[in-house]
Amino acid sequence: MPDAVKPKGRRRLSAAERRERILAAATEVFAEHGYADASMGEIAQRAGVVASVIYDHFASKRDLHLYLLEHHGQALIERSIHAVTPGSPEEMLRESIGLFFRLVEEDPFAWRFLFRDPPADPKVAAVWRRIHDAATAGIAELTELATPGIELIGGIERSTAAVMIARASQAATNGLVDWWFEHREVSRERVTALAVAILWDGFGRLLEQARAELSP
Amino acid sequence: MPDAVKPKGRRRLSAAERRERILAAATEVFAEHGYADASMGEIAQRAGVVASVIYDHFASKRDLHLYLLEHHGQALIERSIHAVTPGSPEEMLRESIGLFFRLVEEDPFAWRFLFRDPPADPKVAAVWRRIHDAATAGIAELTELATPGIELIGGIERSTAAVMIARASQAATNGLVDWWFEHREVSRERVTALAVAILWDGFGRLLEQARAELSP
DNA sequence: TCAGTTACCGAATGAGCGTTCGGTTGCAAT
DNA sequence: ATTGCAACCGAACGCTCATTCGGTAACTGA
Repeated sequence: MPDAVKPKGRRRLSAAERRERILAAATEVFAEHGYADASMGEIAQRAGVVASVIYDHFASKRDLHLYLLEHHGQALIERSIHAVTPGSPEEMLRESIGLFFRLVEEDPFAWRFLFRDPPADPKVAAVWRRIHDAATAGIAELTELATPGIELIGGIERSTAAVMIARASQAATNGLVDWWFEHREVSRERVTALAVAILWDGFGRLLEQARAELSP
Repeated sequence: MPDAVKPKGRRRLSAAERRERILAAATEVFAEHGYADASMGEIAQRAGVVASVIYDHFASKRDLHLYLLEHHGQALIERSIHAVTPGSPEEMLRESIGLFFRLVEEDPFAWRFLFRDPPADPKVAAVWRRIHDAATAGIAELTELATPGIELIGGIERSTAAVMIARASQAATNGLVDWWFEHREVSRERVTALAVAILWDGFGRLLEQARAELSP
């Protein structure tokens, strides 16, 4: 026994702080590998402990994931949808997209965690769906708020069209975020601006404007 | 031994036909559960056979998935991007979206299979990325084809903007497909039309048109 | 009818992982 | 210093699942 190997740099943490580290680590690992491929071992490792310690704080992998879904889901909805101040449709769109990109830049793992494919586990999938439906409903509400008195949008009944538009904008924005994370050399402002341009102006006006800038 | 239990309705299939059934079953199961949660047992069951039979046709789960990625990926790119006939930007957008929705309706499992999160396995992920990059590049090419002589789109260099627009359209369309599969009571034509409207006109014009239809 | 091929099966193997449990030791209060 | 609490560890269990392998019987051609 060549000397006790105690000089482990690791000291003990309070339960609360360890819990926070586990949550942060779990967000990362779930975000990177998805629910099924995320292992408690890797989560524990990134949190600086052994796997069994996680069970001092959460009942199961599922419970851990469920907590994070609620936590990050609420935060996202509050801060990028409910936080939008009523105004003209264009202003609301711009503000909401702006808030969203800021959030995503601040906590990329939370974003990736939330917008992965729904986990196979039925209970987790149910909560996942509830969160996503709430987000879609929030955006749809903004859309309806921006279209007073109107009954048909693109030939489709207003509330239905609002949900479809919400889904499409959400997806388009997430697609751009995805691209952005592979091209961080582009500033958030530029990506945000293009996202708003695509959604508000569409390709039609985008092309018109681009052509207009050709002839001095 | 109470009589031989031979009256199994199942007869033997040729290797080729069994292989096809395995491919179809695998597409379904991968589409529904994702790579990690898909089990060879369930694939085999849906193909009418036990798991070990799959290994008479494919070397591994990974190989099976890789084959399907190439197969469905190629088909999708050929039939919804390369098949677009050159024309005005709006015409090309309309045709491409139309082709895509038709494909998706024809083989929903192939669509879901392709557009799931990238599997964790590095080799599978690499092929996944290659396929998706090819699709994005194809759409970006169409976009560039539609913007001759233009150097800046929305303040961003043309080729970069083309890729971003490609990603955004892809994502938005897939988001709508997702919604459509939960609301099949809406006809393909209507969803397609709204998809084109959102992408081409943007919310701005969509609102203008909706408002215009209010006052007779 | 007989023999060879091969589609198909079932049991066994081994690895990975979530989860449990009993013990150990850092830490704080006395 | 001493004691009690609880943060932490490590071994072990059980389960799922991909993959292997040897055998069985359905089909085919002679």
